Order: sequence, then structure tokens, then C-alpha cells
Amino acid sequence: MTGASDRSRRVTLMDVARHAGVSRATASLVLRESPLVAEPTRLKVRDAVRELGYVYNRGAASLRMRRSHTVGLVISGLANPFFADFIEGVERELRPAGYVAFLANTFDDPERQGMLIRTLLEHQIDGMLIVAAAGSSAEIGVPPEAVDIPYVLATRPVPGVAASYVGTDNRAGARMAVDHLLGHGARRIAYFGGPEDGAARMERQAAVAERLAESESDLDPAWTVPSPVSTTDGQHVARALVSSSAPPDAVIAHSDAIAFGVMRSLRDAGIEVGTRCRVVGFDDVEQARAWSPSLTSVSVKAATLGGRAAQMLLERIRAPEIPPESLVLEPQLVVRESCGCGRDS
Amino acid sequence: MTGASDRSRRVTLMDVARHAGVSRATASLVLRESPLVAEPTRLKVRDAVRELGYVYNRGAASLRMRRSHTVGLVISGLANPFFADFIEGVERELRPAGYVAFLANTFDDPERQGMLIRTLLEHQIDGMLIVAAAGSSAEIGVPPEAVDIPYVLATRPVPGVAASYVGTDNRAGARMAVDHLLGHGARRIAYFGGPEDGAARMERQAAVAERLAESESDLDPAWTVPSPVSTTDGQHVARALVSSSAPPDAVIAHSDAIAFGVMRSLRDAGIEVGTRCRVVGFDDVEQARAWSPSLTSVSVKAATLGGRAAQMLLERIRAPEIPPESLVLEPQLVVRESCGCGRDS
DNA sequence: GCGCTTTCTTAGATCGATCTAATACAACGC
DNA sequence: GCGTTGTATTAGATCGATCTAAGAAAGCGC
Repeated sequence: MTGASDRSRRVTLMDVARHAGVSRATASLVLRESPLVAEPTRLKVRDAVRELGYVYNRGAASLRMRRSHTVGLVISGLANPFFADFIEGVERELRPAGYVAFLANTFDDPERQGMLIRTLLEHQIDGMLIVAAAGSSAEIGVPPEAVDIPYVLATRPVPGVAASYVGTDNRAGARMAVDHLLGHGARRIAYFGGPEDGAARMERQAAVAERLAESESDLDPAWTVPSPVSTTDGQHVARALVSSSAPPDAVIAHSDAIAFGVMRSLRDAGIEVGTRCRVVGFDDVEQARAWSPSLTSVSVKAATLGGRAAQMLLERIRAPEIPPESLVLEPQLVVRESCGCGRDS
Repeated sequence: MTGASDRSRRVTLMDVARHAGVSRATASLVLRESPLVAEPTRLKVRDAVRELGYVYNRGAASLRMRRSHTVGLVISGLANPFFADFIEGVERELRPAGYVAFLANTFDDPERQGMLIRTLLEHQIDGMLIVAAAGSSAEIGVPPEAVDIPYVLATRPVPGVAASYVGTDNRAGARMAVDHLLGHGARRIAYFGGPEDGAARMERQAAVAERLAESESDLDPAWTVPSPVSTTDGQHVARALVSSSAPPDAVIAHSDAIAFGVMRSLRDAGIEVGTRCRVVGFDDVEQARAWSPSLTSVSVKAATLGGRAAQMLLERIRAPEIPPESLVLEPQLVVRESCGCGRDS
């Protein structure tokens, strides 16, 4: 009697209204906490909802309301632990605002990204948070005029796209890393990994080269090898480069995930990390602290970044007419063991 | 003229039909590749779709169809790298079937899990894939009669719930780990971490105790400390236990994430991993191979597991009447350095 | 009792698709 | 020419909510 149970048709607002002895419209008002409804009526409806086990049909509602309370979350590669934190930050903002996220993983493939975005659009999302696949051209995979919902780019800027953006100051982060390594006496500094045509990688590399030039050194092009962002890839890249006759005495890795792989390859080659070769990563993921040696990393506070990106998106959904804005967070160098601190200083 | 552009109202199927000079119904048939439509008509409609930049409205469609092509993906803790692989496996199955996933992260909190599931249900998902929060009672957070859609439990069995389940043979995995450690001469074996009332943890712990009993040893209750599944937590748990007068000579960690933290604490306490204390993890995440020393781990092939779970869910969505089934995958011990192999054998 | 607010409720149109049942139009056999 | 069959198309109802505009009820002043 009381439970919803197994009737084939779902319980609808109409059923609730009938059961409470009011109209559909009134029942609807109660659900939306409208102040227009008198207290006794409100209670009757609430009871009916409970007794019938009614479940609100957001799909039907958003058809009318033109708002699905749904956003797309397009990520370049979930395997990177950075995104675990990032997504947590995003969710923490979305949830209280009544939004849920569709997750889409592009594996850093712009074509796949286009497909996924098209699918998300069909699901009537209200907005998108995009960590663009490396090599995304101006269209982020779909013709820009087709995307008539607000979106925010995170972490990876896409050249030529005038959308809102939240990211880190890559140049500043890279300079910090180089400065610190130079302070340790390192001179032969390499930049390992990162997607081939990723904007973040290019910015950081340029900053590294620039800083090295200032101290009359330079960045050997052979030491700037792109790679996908994973530990395994970091291991491969480093293995090839480290066995050369004159290996680098310091490595800046494009991400912590890559740095982990790099450190492993160094160890395998018999090169002690922190003394013969110093390593600095990017992202400051959770495991950086626990690794042996613990990883010095340029922290970009993934959760904060995700949170701010989500805030910005919600803002734009509320007021789409505001012009795109950019937010560049200042990174911070978290000094641990892999750079040599606590060993030689 | 040709582009969709910025008209305030979205382009609808009605517009497409008008533009192509056919009826709404016909246009709909074309979109769904119905063989009923004559070739010339089909082409006219296709052109109209392209010219107007029409985007299919799945929300409207599913209202009528009673199928949203959407599933919920409820995860206990994204921070665990295990789930990166798991989700990749899930997505790889869902995508080609035309499904997208809503992501929800419960932080291992049954109450939050209930809230999230209710929200997902409101969004008219067709099914759910749940990695239950530890301590989920029989209701997985919502009254079971309210959940009238198929769902599949993954990794964590929930006692008392007769739903489909995909997981690993925890007992077998635990026995493998113990066997291997015993073979190395370890006698004082601990089981560290895992959520307090998690079924997986209990199963494994029981198996460890059982196996130890067989070899006339036993599992010291003080050495079976629960903890959340993260590297930081693993570090904390181990720090406390390892500084005792008679520390264990081997540790089985509930997950690789925890094992990483444990190894760090061992190192900090001056205990060499692989000789004075051997460590085995669970999950075989990507970083296990690269860690120093590399982590011996009971592999549960997260991506495979996710994929199978997704397959099972899709199957149940297609045919909800089939009785719940269980799939228990056999784990595999991936031997690396942390157990002492390559050092003393 | 009448008009005028104020407060509460509701009928009916609407969002954008699908689905059913009906229809228009050939072609065909006889 | 008539019924039959088959192919291609469509009008109109429908899914389950919201929203507008209008109606009913109650309170109040005089």
C-alpha cells in the first residue's frame, strides 16, 4: 500500500496531486518550495510524495525549463592522478548548486573529444568544463557556432579560443623550478614529457629556456621530449635519454606522474636521484610526498583549480552574457627530497 | 545563413522538418535511420539537419521513450588511482553502446551515497554501477523499493543485497599474498588499512588469518588497522605500528595507494622494504611498477573489472527480468621487488 | 451587501521528441 | 474498374513536468 513497489508505470506528479486531492500545478509548486502554497496543502502534498514514493523527473522538468542542471566534464586523461583531485574540487562546487556532471575522458585525442562533446550537447547540458586534449585547434573539436552553451577551459589554454579559462601560471612555475635547481648547482637541465602540441608544455619549456639563457646556459633540444602524461611514458622517455654519455644533472618533468617514471629510470640506470640527478615535477599530487625520494613539485592545487573552474562555469550559466574571463593561479614550489634538499644543502 | 548561430530558440526537429518540406514524424524517422523512409526524402532531411546545425534533444526523446541512455557511476573514492583504470574500463564499454555516465563520488560515506543516488534517480538514469561506500547497509543508502532500475555492484559486495555483482576473489588474492610472503620466510605478517566495515577488507583479513593459522601462526589483531584508502592514510597507519618494539616482518596493504604510504613510513623508520619488512599491495595500479622499490601487488585488473561490470549493467538494462548474477574474477600476484624478490631469493 | 485586495488554486498550453493508427498513392492481378 | 497489397508519409496523442493567466475564496472597509 505505502511503498512505490513494482507497478510498471512510474509514479508521476499527477498521481501525487490526485492522491493529495490537489491539482498538478499545486503539487508542482510544493516541490519547488513556492511560498504561494498554504501550509496545510503543502503538508498534504508532502505526505502524498512520501506515501507514493514519488521520484522527481528532472528530464521532464528541464524540457520545459530549458535547464537540465547538468554539466559536462571533459577530461584529457583520467589516469593522471592530478585529475582525481581536480574532479573532487569540481564536484565540491557543483553539488551544492544542484548540478551533476557527465564525465567524459578524451585520452588526449581531439577527434574523440569532438565526438564526446557532441554527445554531451545532445544530452542538453547547461555548460561544459573542458581540459582540452592536446592539439585541440580553435574549435575544440566541434564547430564553435554549434556550441551555444557556456564553457570554461581548465588547465590547458587553447590558442585562438576566446573562452573563459582557469589555469596556472606555467611560466612562473617553470622559472621557480629552474631557479631552485640552479641554486642547487645544476647546470644541465632537461624538460621531460608532456603532450606534443600542448600549450602548457610549450609555455613551460619556453620559460625554462628563457631562464637558462639568462644564466648563460641553454636548454638542449634533445632534452625536451614530449610524451603522454603517464608514469609508464615518463619511464620510457627517461630511459632513452638517461643512458647517453652525458646525461642531464636535473630534470623538470611535465607532471608528477611522469616524474615518477623518470625517477624510476634514473634509479635503474644507477643514477641517484637528488644528488647526481635532481628531479622536479608539476602538480604536487598526493603520492609525491610518499615517493622515495619524495618529489619536489610545482604545486598547482588541483582541487582549488577545479573548484574555481566550476564556480566560473556556474557563474556563466547564470549570466551567459558576461564576457569571458581568465583566472591564472600562482603556483608554488613544494620542496622535498628529489631536488637534493636535505641531502646536500 | 547556413550556420545555427545565435537565435535564442534552439533549432528543433520541427524546424528541420519544415526546412526539408516534410513532417515532424518523417524527420524523426530519418534521425533514427528507419528503413521506412525513401532515399530522396532521407537526403532532404539530412541536408536540413546540416544546414540548420540541428542538435538532437535526447532529453525530450527520453521523456517519450522511457530510456535516457544515461547511467550513474557511483565511486567510493576517486583519489584512489585504482578507479582511474576502473572508470576507463567502464567508459570503453558504455560509449559504443551509446551511453554516457554521470559521475558521483561518495568519499566512502553511506549517507552521501544515498543523497547522490537519489539525485541520479531524479535524472532518469537507466541503471547504476555502484562501488558501494564501506558500511553500506542493505539499502545502499536508499530504500530498495525506490530503486526500480537495474544496478550492478562492483568491487565491494554489500551483504544482504541480492544485486548483480562483479568483483575479485578476495580470499584467493589474500592467500596468494600470504603464501608468497611465507615462502620468503616472513612470519609476523600484518594486514594494514581498508575501510572499517568494508566487506572486501573483512574477506581478505579472514583469509589471511585462516592461512596463517594453517601454518601455525596467527594474525595479531593489533596489526589489522582499518584506514581510509589513500596514500596519506597508509602512511599514518604504518607510522604508528612500525615504531613498536617488535614490528611486523611483512605487511599486506589493503590497496596499492595504502602500500605506498606504508613503504614510506617504513623507510622513514629506517626499516628497509623487501628485506627487513616485505610489502604486498592490492590493485596493481600503474605506479606500482615504478615505485622504489617496485611494489608486488595482487592484480585485480581494474579496467577489465570495470568493463565487465559495465557489460553486465547494459545487459540488465536490455533485459531487466534476468536474475542477478555474480562474476568473481581471479586475481593474480604480480611479483616485483617490495616482497624481497630479486634481493634474497 | 458590494467592491476591492490579498491569498491560494487550477485549467490548459507548452517544451521537443516518439509512436500509433490512419491515409495517400502506386502498382498489380484479374 | 475494383479490390488488394505494399510503400511512404503524416496528423495527433503522449511522455511529465512548468508557466501563464485567470478564477475562487477569504478578509476587510464602509
